[in-house]
This record gives sequence, structure tokens and C-alpha cells, in this order.
Amino acid sequence: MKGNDNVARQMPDKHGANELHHDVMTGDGRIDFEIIEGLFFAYRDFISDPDAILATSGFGRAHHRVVHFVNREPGMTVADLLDTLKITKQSLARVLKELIDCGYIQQVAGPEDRRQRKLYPTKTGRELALALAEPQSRRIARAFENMNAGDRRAVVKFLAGMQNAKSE
Amino acid sequence: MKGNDNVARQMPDKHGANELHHDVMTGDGRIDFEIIEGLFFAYRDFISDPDAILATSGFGRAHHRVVHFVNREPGMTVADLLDTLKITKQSLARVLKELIDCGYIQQVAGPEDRRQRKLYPTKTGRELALALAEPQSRRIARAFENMNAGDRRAVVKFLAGMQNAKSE
DNA sequence: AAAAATATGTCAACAATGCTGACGTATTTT
DNA sequence: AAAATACGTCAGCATTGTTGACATATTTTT
Repeated sequence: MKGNDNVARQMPDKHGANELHHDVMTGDGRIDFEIIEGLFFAYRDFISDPDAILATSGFGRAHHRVVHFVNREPGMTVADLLDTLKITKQSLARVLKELIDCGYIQQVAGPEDRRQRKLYPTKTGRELALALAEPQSRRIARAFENMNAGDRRAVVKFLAGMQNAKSE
Repeated sequence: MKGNDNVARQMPDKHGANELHHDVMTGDGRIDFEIIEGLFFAYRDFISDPDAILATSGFGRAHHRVVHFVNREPGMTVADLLDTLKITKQSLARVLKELIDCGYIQQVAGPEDRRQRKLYPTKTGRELALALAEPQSRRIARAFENMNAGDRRAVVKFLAGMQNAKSE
């Protein structure tokens, strides 16, 4: 710390132009901070489960998503996958190539349209996807302990309602 | 596409060592794919709202998180923030410095422990945090349309249950 | 008072995963 | 035959995460 620049000593902004807030942001009750923050923390911890496993195989979250959806919809094309993940094909190419090279996914030329590359998981790929989903599913089950079927329906409905409309 | 390497023509793996799966991964009902995928899509769209606003100011998601929590807990220290975000101080330093330099956040030396840097949002910082929270809150409100108070309680409880236990 | 611990900042290098732009090839459609 | 489509690939860049090492101010411990 060479200079103590930037570190206000104790005084409020002497010009009054951009004063500090010492009060908690409440949004006057118009902002749903409870859900905003609940989602942030829930997702942060939800994602941390598979990260540990991924570190072992040298893959990352991007690989996780790819291997997950290919397992959930075997035969999907590259275009399908791009639409699901909402990333560019160059971003996808990197991780998809690695998953193919390492034997987790295979491509098959489309039977009708041979330009397409239909994606299928290998046995190893299926096992990886399941191994990654397991701790996440356990976490979910734990969260639903002491909750009833109606509660679960509410959560499902909420999660669906948070999503953008499907474009078709 | 110089070579057609990697592109299986139509045949299953001739060695049987790592066969393809053409069936949808179900996990034999032991994996909660409905919630896993619901969370993925919900979160993906949830964070896309502020991204548009952030692009204008030249900030990213990392800045968003910082400015959000500093507004929600003015006077929090750098250590508090690190614990909330679960990132390294070097990662935080980059975005925090930018937010300070641009006048969204100020630091004040701790009154009791002067090693600490207590973080406060400026007026501009408060406005940014609110602007970012607004579309997210609207999305949440839309998701809760046609749901009752009990449904909301279920969602809150679920999100809390998904989080790791607080360490204290 | 001296030594150790703590809170924070900073430099440097690197990794993962997004992006854009441009271009190539195989295949299908017009 | 020409155009459109599906996919691959090269190159470069931005954001945001990581480690490791070290500096400084301040507080706590000895």
C-alpha cells in the first residue's frame, strides 16, 4: 500500500455530489431481494457440487453442460445444443472437441441430412453425466426434506416461470 | 473440414468397449432432472436481464455482485465480501478497484480496527444496484403470478435448503 | 518493545470460457 | 449451377476465476 489514495478517512463527500449510503438498500419494498439473493446462493452452492468431480477429470463447467444435455437428448445436433446453451459455436467447439477426443461423446452424420452431426454419449459419457448429477440431486432431495408435494409443484412452477418464453 | 476423422458414419463402436447410448438418460428415477434443469434455465435467464444494463456501463457480472452486496450490507469489510462471493481477493481486487475508481463504491478505514476497509456505496452505486435488481425483480414477480403465499414460502424454503450451512 | 498475526493491496502468470470476424468444406435446397 | 445451410476451424480478444509471492499498515501476543 504505497499511497493511502482512495481510502476515505472518515468524512462524507465534501461536495455532496455523490454521497455515501450507510443504510441498507431496501428498494422501498419494490425489489424482491429475498428471492434474488436466495437464487444467487442456491445456485452458487448447487454448482459447487460437480466442480469437485470435474476437477478430477480435467473438465470444467462448460463440459458439464454439454455432457449433460447430450445425455438427456441423445441424437441432438450441434445446432440444438447451441440453442440450449445459448453460446457461440466457437465456444462450444472447444469443449465438444475435447469431450469427443476423450471418448465421452461421439458424432454421427445425420441419416437424413448428412450435414448434421448428431451427438451421442458413450458409456463413459453417460457415467460421467450421472456422477455429476448425483450430488446435485442429493442436494435437491435434502432441500425438499420436510416439504410436501404441493411445495415441490410450486418450486417447479416457479423455475419454469423464471425462464424466457421458448421460441419456436 | 479437412478430414472426416471423428465423424462416425453409422456403425456402433466395433470393439464394444465404449458403446453409444441412444436412450435418454433417466437415472432410473433416482436423479431429479426436472429441478436440475429448471434451475439451469431459470438462472441462465435470470442473469441475462442485468447483463444488458451492465454492457452499457462497461461492467460485468462480477461488478454486479460486488455492487449488490455492498449496497445490501453497507460497511461490510473486504473479508466479508470475499466470504460472501467465495472468490479470491485477487479476483475481487480487480473489480472492486474499478468500482471505486469509477465512483460507485468508497472505502472507509475501520473505526475500531483501522486495518479494515469498510465498503459503502455512493449515490451512483446505489442507483446502479437498484437498476440491476429491477428487471430481476420483475421477472420474479412474473414467475409468482398466479401463485399464492404458500407457494412463495415453499420457494423461499427450497432456495434456503439448497445452500450450504453457514459456517460460524 | 519486539515479534507475530491479521487485513488489505498488488504484481505476475496462467486457465477457463465467453465473444467477434473470417474463411473452408460438405451437403442440401433453390 | 448457384445459393443456402450445418458444421468446423483459425486467430485474437475480454472477463473472471486461480496460485504464488511479496509489501504495508495495524493490532495482538509474547
